[in-house]
Order: sequence, then structure tokens, then C-alpha cells
Amino acid sequence: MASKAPPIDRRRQILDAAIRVFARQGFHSTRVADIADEAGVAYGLVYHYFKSKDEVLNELFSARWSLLLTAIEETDREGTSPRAKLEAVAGFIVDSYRRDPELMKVIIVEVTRAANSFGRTHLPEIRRAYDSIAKIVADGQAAGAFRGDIDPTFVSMSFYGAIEQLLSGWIFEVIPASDADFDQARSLVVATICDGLEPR
Amino acid sequence: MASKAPPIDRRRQILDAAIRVFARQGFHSTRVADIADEAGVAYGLVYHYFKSKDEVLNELFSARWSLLLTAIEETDREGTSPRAKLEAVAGFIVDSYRRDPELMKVIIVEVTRAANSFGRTHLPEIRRAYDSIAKIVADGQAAGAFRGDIDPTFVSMSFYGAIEQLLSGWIFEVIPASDADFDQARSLVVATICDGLEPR
DNA sequence: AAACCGATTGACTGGTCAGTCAGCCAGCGA
DNA sequence: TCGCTGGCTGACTGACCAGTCAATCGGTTT
Repeated sequence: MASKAPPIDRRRQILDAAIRVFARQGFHSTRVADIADEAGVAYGLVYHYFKSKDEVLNELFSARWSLLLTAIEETDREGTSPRAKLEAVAGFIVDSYRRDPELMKVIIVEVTRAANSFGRTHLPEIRRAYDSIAKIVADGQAAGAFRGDIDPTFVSMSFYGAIEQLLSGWIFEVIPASDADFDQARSLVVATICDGLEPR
Repeated sequence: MASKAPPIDRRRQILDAAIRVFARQGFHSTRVADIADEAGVAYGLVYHYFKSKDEVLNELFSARWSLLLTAIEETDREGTSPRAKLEAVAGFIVDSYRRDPELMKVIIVEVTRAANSFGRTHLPEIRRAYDSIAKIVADGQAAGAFRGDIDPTFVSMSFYGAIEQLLSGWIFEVIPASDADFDQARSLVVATICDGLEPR
């Protein structure tokens, strides 16, 4: 038997368990013991791989958020229209939720929207996303593709806020979350922001 | 001396102290002792007026939120244009923040955006606001003032999400919060949503 | 002046957890 | 076969804090 069983990645196993438990109970009401149980691992092992309960959440957030930042910045580098760029950003976020709703729920509920606790810690990273979106808008304005009388920062916040609110709606079942809804959301947010509600 | 000193409203005194402390430290990291200290009152008195620490926050939220609901519904009843209605709603929320930023910070950070904890409890009230906004949009569509191909619920969530994100930006000093910014925000959010970003 | 009563006080309790640590065990090299 | 190493275990501890309650206070009624 030349092949040895691949060593179990305990760290990953604990992170995955944490996603499930955090998504189910929220960060504050999950005990470290819950994570260990869910991972099928001893209590102490969590502390072998992580400095603290906080570090587990920080790790989950930072890993995923850096993907988002990369995606936005890469999108921006491509030579498409500003509108197409916004559509790509909205699409990336919506798809992230479609692919891994539990992780996105944790990130949004426990970090992004928890500006008092973990959001504070990660403000610089979060702000980078706002800034990148604002840059797309500003470039669009400079190129004449967008009207110039609205502060790009305002647009960036509104745009991101709108998407996050939709995700929150799905997460907490305020609005239906079918595959069709996901597809619609991407274009509808962009249509609203770019074309406006009033008929042309 | 016919006039007797007006009896101190301890309940109010404790609520006001709670706003300050919750705004400063966040709900989870304020001890009941902090509220009592801030109010200049004995620890036990908080429990004389409130069943629990949670009840203090619930009270703060419900009192303020019902004002918002009333304002939205009254706005809707007036015979103005759908666009003017949206502008009034945005204006009311922004003005609430301008007048009492600490209370609005608490409401948004600890309830509205804390969908896992207090947001859950107050979901029905929060949802009523979304519904009222959606109704304004739907009526606007029926009257031909708004394009009909976007789900009013989506618009409602996007609209509210955009405003809340701006408030969050002010609260956490991600974007500047001058009086001029407040005035701009109201019309810019509505301009974005109604007219769109792209030039006409 | 004595009984009464609601407001007010703050020491205390019971329960909860995050994080520690002393030791166990499986595999490996000597 | 015998350490040795490091992943792994889970009982334990120390800190923290919401909520309780018995006692006190100040005003009012009888």
C-alpha cells in the first residue's frame, strides 16, 4: 500500500465546524465546547490550533474577505464598462452567498454588521472594499459613463448597503431565496443603481 | 410654596443613561452596574423599573421604531408623489440620526443590524417598515411613476439598506458626518434610486 | 408618634464559560 | 524494546456578571 491516508487537517476541520455552529447559534452564544463537539474533537484541541475563540472567527472572516477584495480589484483592472464592473462585484457577492450561505451568514452577521465588536477590528479591511467600489464609480464618472454630481463614496456605501441588506433578507428569511432570486438580485440592484427607478 | 419640585422620572433617567452607555460600549459589554452608575442610581433600582437588562434595550428600540413606522405610514397617506414620499422617509431617518445620534446608533447597531439577537425579537416591527416602503414603491409602479419590472420588495430592501449603510458610515466615522452631508444624503439616495447613476 | 409603604440601596449568590494544564497515547527512531 | 515527541484529551479554575433580596430611608396616613 504505497498510498498513506491523507493526514486529517484538524485546523480545517475545526474551522468548518465553527462555520456551522456560528451560523446556527451566532458567535456569542456558541461555547468553544460546541465547536469542539461539532468537529468531533476534544475541547483543548481548539486551543492547540487557535489562540482564542475570537481568532477562529477572525480567521474565517479574513480568509473570505481577502477573496472578495481580490475579486473586486481584479474586476476593476479588466477593461469592461463601469456598469459591467458593478455587475461583476454584485455577482461575486451574491454567488459567494449561493455557494456557501453559512460562511457568508457568519461573515455578515458577526463581522460586517457587527461594527461594535468584530467589525471594529476589521474596519480597515472592510473599508478597502468600500474604497475599491468607490474607485469604480469615480472612474465611471470621469469617463462620463456615470453622472458626476453624486459623491462616489455615497454611491459605494449605498451600493454595498443595498446588496448586504438583500443578503440579510435571505439569511433571515425576510425575502425568498430561490436560485431565480439570486440571479435577479444581481441585475436588479445594478439596474436600480444605474438606471434608476423612474422610467426613461 | 405652592410649586413642588417635579418628581424625578427615574425610569427616564435610567433609559437616558442606558442610551449613553450602550452607544459608548455596546450592549454586550455594558454591565448593568454601568447603567446605574451613569444614571447616578443604585444598582438594584434598575431592576425596580425594568425586568432585565434586555428590557431596557427593547424599550429604547420599540419607542423609537414606532415613531418611524408612524412617520412612514403618515407620509404614505399624504397625496404627494412616490418620489416625494421616499424622500420624506429618507429625510425622517436621517433627521432622527441628526437629532439623537446616540439613540440611533444603539438602535441600528444593537437591534436592526443585530439580526441574530435583538433583531430576531423585533423582526415583525422591522419588517413592517420594509413593507410600508415596498407599498410606496408598488403604488408608484401602479401609477406609472416608477418602472414596473423591479420587485418592490427588492427596492424596499435596497433603499433601506442604502440608508442604513450611510448611517453606519457616519456612526463609525467611515464617512464624514457634517450637517451638509446629512442634507445631501437624503436627496442623493433618492436621486440614485429614482434617477439612476447613468446620465439621461 | 406609630404604623405603613413604596422607593432606594448594594452586598451577595448561582451559574456560566474561556482558557489552562498535567498528563495520555500513537508512531517513530535508536 | 525503550524513550521521545507532539498531537490530543478533558477536568478544572478563576473571573465575570445578571439578577435577588433583606434592609434602610423618607414621606404620608391614621
